[in-house]
Amino acid sequence: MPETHSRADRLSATRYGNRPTMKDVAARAGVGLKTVSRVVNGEAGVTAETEHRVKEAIEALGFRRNDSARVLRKGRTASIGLVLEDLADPFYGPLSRAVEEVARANGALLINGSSAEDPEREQELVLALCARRVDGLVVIPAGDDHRYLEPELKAGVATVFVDRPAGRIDADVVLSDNFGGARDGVAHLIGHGHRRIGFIGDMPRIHTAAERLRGYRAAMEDAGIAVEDAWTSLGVTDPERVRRAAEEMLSGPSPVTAIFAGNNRVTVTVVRVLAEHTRRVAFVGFDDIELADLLQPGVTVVAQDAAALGRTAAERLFRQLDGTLLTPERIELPTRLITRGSGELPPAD
Amino acid sequence: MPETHSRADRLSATRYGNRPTMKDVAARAGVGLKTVSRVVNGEAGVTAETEHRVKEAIEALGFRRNDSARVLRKGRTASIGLVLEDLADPFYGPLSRAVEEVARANGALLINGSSAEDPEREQELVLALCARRVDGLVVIPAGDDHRYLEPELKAGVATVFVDRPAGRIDADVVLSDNFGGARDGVAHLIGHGHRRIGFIGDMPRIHTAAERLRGYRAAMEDAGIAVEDAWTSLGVTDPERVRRAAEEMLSGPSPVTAIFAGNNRVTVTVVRVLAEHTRRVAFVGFDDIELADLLQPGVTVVAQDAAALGRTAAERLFRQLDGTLLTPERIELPTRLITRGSGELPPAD
DNA sequence: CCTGCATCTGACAACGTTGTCCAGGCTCTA
DNA sequence: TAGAGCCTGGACAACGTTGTCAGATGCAGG
Repeated sequence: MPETHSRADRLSATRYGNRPTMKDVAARAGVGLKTVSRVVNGEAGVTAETEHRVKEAIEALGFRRNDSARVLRKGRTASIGLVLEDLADPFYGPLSRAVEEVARANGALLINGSSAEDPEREQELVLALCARRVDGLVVIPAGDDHRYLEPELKAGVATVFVDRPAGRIDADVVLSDNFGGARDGVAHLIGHGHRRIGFIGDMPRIHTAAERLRGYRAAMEDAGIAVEDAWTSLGVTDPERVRRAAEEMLSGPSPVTAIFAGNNRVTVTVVRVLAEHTRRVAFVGFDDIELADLLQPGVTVVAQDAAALGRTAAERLFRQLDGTLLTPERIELPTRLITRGSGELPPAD
Repeated sequence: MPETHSRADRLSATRYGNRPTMKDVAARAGVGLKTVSRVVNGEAGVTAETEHRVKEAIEALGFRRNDSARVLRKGRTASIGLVLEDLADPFYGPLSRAVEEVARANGALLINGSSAEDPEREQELVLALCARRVDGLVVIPAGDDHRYLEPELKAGVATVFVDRPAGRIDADVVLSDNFGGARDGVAHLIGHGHRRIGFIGDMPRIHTAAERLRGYRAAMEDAGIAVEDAWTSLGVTDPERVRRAAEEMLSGPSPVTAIFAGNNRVTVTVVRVLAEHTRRVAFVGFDDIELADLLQPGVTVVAQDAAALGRTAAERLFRQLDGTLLTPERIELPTRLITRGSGELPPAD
């Protein structure tokens, strides 16, 4: 009899069965359930002697409090959710880490997920986090309609959007000055004598991409330059297509003498393309990239502070939870132009 | 009376109070509690008509199932924990993302935390994750004693260590071939005529650092070269000290003609230092870095596949949870030498 | 010896969900 | 039409913890 289901038994027993509970600890220590709870939570009103016995029992059994039950009882989970586009993107690493540090300082854990730029997946993730009753959410949105969050907001889930604004709901937002940064970057090129300037960026349905494009157009207009259609390429980030887009701009009837790249992924590819050309083409990219200073020429960029975005957002989140922060705001962090050479090249026609 | 605690009331009511439960939904739909549960979980045995009524009520109230309660009842959380060193390190981004993808494919969420290379913080994080009853743990250990995990293992928490082995317990481990990779990299330099080769790496208490050092020594010994003390610098990763270490090796009584770097952070700084020198010093680094191919000369590296590490580890984790995997194993993934120029420079005395 | 007080302890309900089990109503067949 | 069998729905306990409250104990003072 025992050997027939020994395998299954062992498995299920091993996996779920024998996790000791406070009841077990109490039995072993010969005290009441609540006394164990008191010891575990460091509450007052337990004799040193009793406390010692309980602690021994805890140690002996390898007891760990079950936070699920605790959460159910107390209502707070001490965890926050972070939904971003892709953890593997070097831009999001520091942002995520900054959020984590603030969470840690507030005694919370971080649950995160990547939306892969898919609005449905974003919603799915956010709702899964809400089902787990995270206390708050930091969201880098992929979609542009967040009305599905209304019940959550009403129920008091703190929420801050980062990098891109929320769609169709009223919520805290922390952004970089994408418009101003791009405008300054392009103006910088214009200042060095360029008039035919190309722009390669992501789909304009992405807020940051749209803002940067707007910045590009504004700078051109300020300088009285009419932008030709062939100079802008939108919705393009994968290396192959960026490469093609860049080559076309450089070889068309009125070839560009400078290129502005809309994000770090585009930058990397464009830099690669330009390195293959003998003609010197000026370049400025949005987002800083590692080793940019060591390339020949150094890569001039409009840098945003990813860690500051994350930190600011997370701090606002916890201020919402404090009750210190009541009305949603939109915060815009400045960008910084870092000149390293590529953006200061003169036009070479 | 109402106005006296209006503020506090609003806050607490807003924050915890009014989250609808299945009971509320049941009341509104005029059905029993369990029927709502059935609808929410897509169980059979509910008329289309009843189901419709329940769904309407859910919609109207903005009900979301409380997973804490669910977990308490069912025993599984459908979430796994990932503890790594620093999310902001470009090496861990892809690893983390790979773990997340596997988790997603298995219907689980990912909770992660950074240990900042601090053993205590690692333990604190791991135990917090266990208290939340994650189903499994992927750990990139900072410490070298993991006996504190024994009760968890016994209780059936699936566990896989990545990048570095577990200390003093028997657990699954997924590693890169740090020893072989370093040995090959250094042998590559020797093959190009170098004999005085420097090594700059992290503290040898970190397993990967120790293994890479061992690989360096093995390659030197294989070639019959006696390593001078001044050629190795250990426990050094911050830019300032790496810089000093490199300068010293290059200017000592028997200056090195080549440098091997023990990880990506060291690589970045050494590349920077070498760029400032006119003398051509050969270089190979452990870990690939972005844009390495665009530098002059291109940076030769020993690359490990971070995503593969994460994927392999996570897959093993879920196989443990299946019950498919019963005995702990140690898996070693190969590294790849990528030649780009810097490692093929001849010695310049 | 009793009362009053302070200190410590434990019984019990509740959190929101799911599993078990049973009741009631229906259809189908003999 | 009675009985068997199926389908639908609901009552209830349980998961492991914490908050409430009342009981037990010890001690000092009358």
